[in-house]
Amino acid sequence: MPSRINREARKAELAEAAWRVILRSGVSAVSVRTVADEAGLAVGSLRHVFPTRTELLVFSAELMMERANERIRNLPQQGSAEEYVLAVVKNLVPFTEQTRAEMDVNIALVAEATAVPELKALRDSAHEQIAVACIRLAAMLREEHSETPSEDAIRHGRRLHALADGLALHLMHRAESEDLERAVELLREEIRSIAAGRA
Amino acid sequence: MPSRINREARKAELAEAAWRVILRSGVSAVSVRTVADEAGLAVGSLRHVFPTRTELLVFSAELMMERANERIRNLPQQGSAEEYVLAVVKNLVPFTEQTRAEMDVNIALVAEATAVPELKALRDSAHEQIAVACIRLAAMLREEHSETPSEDAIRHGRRLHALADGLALHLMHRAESEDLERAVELLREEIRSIAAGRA
DNA sequence: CCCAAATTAGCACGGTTGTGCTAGTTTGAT
DNA sequence: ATCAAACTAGCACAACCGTGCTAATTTGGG
Repeated sequence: MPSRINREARKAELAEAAWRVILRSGVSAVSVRTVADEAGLAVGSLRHVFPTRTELLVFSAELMMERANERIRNLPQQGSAEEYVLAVVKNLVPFTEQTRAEMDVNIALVAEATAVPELKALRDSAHEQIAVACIRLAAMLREEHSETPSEDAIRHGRRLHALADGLALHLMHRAESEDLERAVELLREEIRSIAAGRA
Repeated sequence: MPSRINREARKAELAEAAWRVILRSGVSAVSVRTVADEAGLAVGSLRHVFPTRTELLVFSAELMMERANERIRNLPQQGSAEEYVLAVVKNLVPFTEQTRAEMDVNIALVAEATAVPELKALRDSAHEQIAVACIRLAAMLREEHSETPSEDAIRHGRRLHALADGLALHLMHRAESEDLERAVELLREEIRSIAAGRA
């Protein structure tokens, strides 16, 4: 039984084509036909892998989150805690062309969740993941070594998360180099202030 | 020359129908037909007022921003500066069913901006308006009376803005009463800390 | 070599879309 | 009463959509 193509690679290829379509024309332009075209494949081939538009969208969202997750997990842990936390948070905010595109696609998929309910669970779990990650980072800055973060770490983690998300939104509007610098400075301050309050 | 209908009222009526469609089925479900249907009008009537789908979407977005603007402008200025600022910021975050729906529609329209470029200018100007408002609020807390806000007020205004936007996003995911309390407490703290640093 | 499975290709259906367009219907000022 | 403007209603077109379905083509294990 032949398996000429690598199914996972093919799925990724199609998801990336879907991202490009979203970036160029918005999520409403995502259809089995436009994406197949963008990927240079026949509609039949796409539908052999993603029988419905919904499955295509869901996988596109999953892969995006997975990629971001992996990128952050692969961050070198060397340096001070403050440096590491800043490096992580920088990956949650559109500082590069890469993360900026990611954010753009994310907004589109979140908005589409009203029309495609299957996306809701995904967006919620992604948000939750980031939330607990931020709390873990806050606990790290506080030099807590307990398994469960303190109430204080939770509060600061949530705040850091809100600040990062807010800045992310702002940078989608204007992202001149001075805006980027201001944003990173704000994050640095926040991180410093969390670390400064450690017990 | 008869003017049987109040044109502005009709436009508002249709925009509200569009909001309902967005909330129920997402922005991709907004079409001249679905919205006319939702408003209980014939397609021809809608198109007499909004010849194209784009014009309908743009006006729907404009009216939403205008309404929010007016709601905030009508806030009583009595009480301490801190109370007033909190009241204003509370209107930027989905604390009520009203503002929650507003936020939902807003996200949809922002996402649609990729497909309908006419929406981009709108979203940018709305964002800018809120940005300067936040800076003005920060200056108020600092008891600055100069026309142009200090560098300090700008910094704190931006921070307040980012925090509010981030919290707004979070409350779209989970908004139990405890989440609301936590969010308002965070804002209160931020406002207090801005006021505490005044010259 | 050969066959069955994997893959590609594409037709067809009913439905929806935006928009150009025309034709009625109402209405208030004259 | 009349007439032009404002409004309502709806047809028609070409383009798109998702998806069920069949048929051709490729391919590797036997």
